[in-house]
Amino acid sequence: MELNKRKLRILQAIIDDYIVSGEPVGSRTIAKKYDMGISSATIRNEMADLEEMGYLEQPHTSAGRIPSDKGYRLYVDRLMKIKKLNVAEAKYIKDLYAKKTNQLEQVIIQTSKLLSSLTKYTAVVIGPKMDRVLIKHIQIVPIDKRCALLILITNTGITKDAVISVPEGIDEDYLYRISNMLNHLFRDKSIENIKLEPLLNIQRDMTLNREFFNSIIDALTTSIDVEEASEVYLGGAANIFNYPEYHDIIKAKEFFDLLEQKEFLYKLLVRSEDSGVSVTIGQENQYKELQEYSIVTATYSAGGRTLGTLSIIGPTRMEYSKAISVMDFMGKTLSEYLTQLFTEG
Amino acid sequence: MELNKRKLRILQAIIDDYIVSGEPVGSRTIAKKYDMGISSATIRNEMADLEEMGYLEQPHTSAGRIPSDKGYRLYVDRLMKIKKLNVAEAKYIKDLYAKKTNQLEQVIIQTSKLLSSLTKYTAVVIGPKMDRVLIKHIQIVPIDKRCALLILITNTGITKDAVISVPEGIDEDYLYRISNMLNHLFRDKSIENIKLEPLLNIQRDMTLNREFFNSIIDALTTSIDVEEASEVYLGGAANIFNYPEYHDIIKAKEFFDLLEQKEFLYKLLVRSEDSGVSVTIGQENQYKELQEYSIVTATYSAGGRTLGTLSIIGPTRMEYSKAISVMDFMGKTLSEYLTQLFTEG
DNA sequence: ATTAGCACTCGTTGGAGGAGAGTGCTAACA
DNA sequence: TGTTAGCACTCTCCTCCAACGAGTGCTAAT
Repeated sequence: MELNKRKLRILQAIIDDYIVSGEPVGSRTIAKKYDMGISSATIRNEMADLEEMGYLEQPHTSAGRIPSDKGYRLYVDRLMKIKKLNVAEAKYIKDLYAKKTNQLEQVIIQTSKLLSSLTKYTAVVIGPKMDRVLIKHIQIVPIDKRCALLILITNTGITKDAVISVPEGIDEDYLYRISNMLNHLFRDKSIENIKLEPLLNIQRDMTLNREFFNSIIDALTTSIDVEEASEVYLGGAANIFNYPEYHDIIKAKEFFDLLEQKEFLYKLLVRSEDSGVSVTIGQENQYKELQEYSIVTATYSAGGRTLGTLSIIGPTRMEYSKAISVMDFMGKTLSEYLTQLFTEG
Repeated sequence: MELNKRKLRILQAIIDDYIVSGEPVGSRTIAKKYDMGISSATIRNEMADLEEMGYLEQPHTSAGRIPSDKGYRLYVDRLMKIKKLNVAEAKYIKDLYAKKTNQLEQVIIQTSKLLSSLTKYTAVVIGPKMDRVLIKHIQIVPIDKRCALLILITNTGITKDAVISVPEGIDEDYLYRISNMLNHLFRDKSIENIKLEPLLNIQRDMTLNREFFNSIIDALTTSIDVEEASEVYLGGAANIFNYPEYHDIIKAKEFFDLLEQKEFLYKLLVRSEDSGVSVTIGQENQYKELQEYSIVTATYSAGGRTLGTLSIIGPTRMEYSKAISVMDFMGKTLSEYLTQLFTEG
């Protein structure tokens, strides 16, 4: 069967309507609201065809049609009109990045908040991530007689810290000497280097306690690896309640259980390869838990290097056009901001 | 009217029952399940008295009674039997703090997770807070030509960071000299000192760009003030769905909207004065939004100094005895752990 | 003072019936 | 041959109502 122009137009009307209403769309609605110049009976025939082709579904015999995931995909790829941001929305975003906050984490938090309030979906922002990132500074700071803090700073402005214990008989000066040595070794090197051999040599050279040195290296490596979950920022989780399909308490609980699995979200959404906006619709998602949701993801970067991602999660009945344009604009604006922040300061 | 022993015993039985069932409790239930040795009619009379005294409420004429906030208060203060943690629960907690993670933030996150999974309520943990805390180290780390990171480390092991811009013509050595000077000035001083006068004097002495120096001080002060929201850690938000009273979608939404207001939670739950466990029941809370919830809070400390709080939020129909004992144990164990971490390392 | 008994109240449950929305099919039409 | 009007049919949803049951308060007896 052929997917002619009229079929496409009807499909578009149905999806446009369903995205707003959330109610199955009937032939009469289309005929009246979207004046196609054809009768509801004709539309009925076309709808039957579209269903047969897999673009529409029917919840039950006497209901209207709702789009299938395949239908949404066609809609996103070919049918929808990209809705440009209105002036007010663009201004909100510009304003957010206009004030030079110098707290990077705050910027990320604010981004997730704004994203969720503009789209009315739930935002998930992955903070700037560490691999292929350069070490700028390592510092051991004595806190107490037997306790010190190890700080690691990267060129993306991320700090990682870890508490380490200091064996008896090691004084502050000694710690500063170690700091200097570590800096000398690793400055401007990539993170992976820490795990490499050269250390073993130094260890031999050092006059100090082997155990203490190991604990420092341990702290360094774990502070790089572990903290995935804390790089996940949520915004507007409660937005899901705006959509009647989640008024069912079981669905709502599933959603929130999902959001609490930060490591899962992290793995799902760190995705550095392709830049630009990508859309995953329902069953296109490889994870079963997410096959009732759609996800729109954009990347952000600084100076051309991708740092992290912005995402929103919502029902498959998502306002894709709005969502995509917000994500696109937000990703670009954030990238500009960060690029400027890290070059001009 | 007198609150005699029998009344107390009946009240206790009603609350015990209601906490588990969530259903209004009738006189017959009490007579049968809690063999009091008196008939349901007698209990009915006593219940009428208890209602008159304000300890019970009746949702409607032909339903059983439910406890009022005043009833819960009496229950918490005088009636309930403190339920000791069972071996498995205590072990979970001990185990969490047994492994020496040196990532302080991870410990806090894990604490909130464990707290929520043990109590089945929503946990809110306030991270170690900064006032009356000493500065241990300030460092300016160049990231790029025109950009540097300002790091502030305190004796509680907290780091705060801020991105600052570097004016043209200032090199790395210069930044390190400023770091040294700031360290010299503020090391082992309290945070408030940063805002004080002496700075103005230094500023005059310095040969450098006044604007740049101001921006450093700005960054320092804002990094102390702002980040309240990011010190709030949530665990088990979805737990609220376990309780039928929140199966109403409107209530659920209210709850999640509440949890997203991190600043509000922070203000509510930072509370350094009293140590030990405190309980706020329903309308006892000064904030209207929280008058349908109960909150159990414990403090945690290191070396005798209170650092932050652990809380759980749940329905007023809360398993207070369990909640209180978990909070108590958790707060103490966390405090021991931190004390050890910061003294022995 | 306690209790058995009873009338009464009120929320819940379940089924019947009707309204309404929408479909698919058929037959007529251009 | 494509389009449309008309109609029977299906299915959900709402409302109404009756029966049920849990629980109460009161009264009278113990």
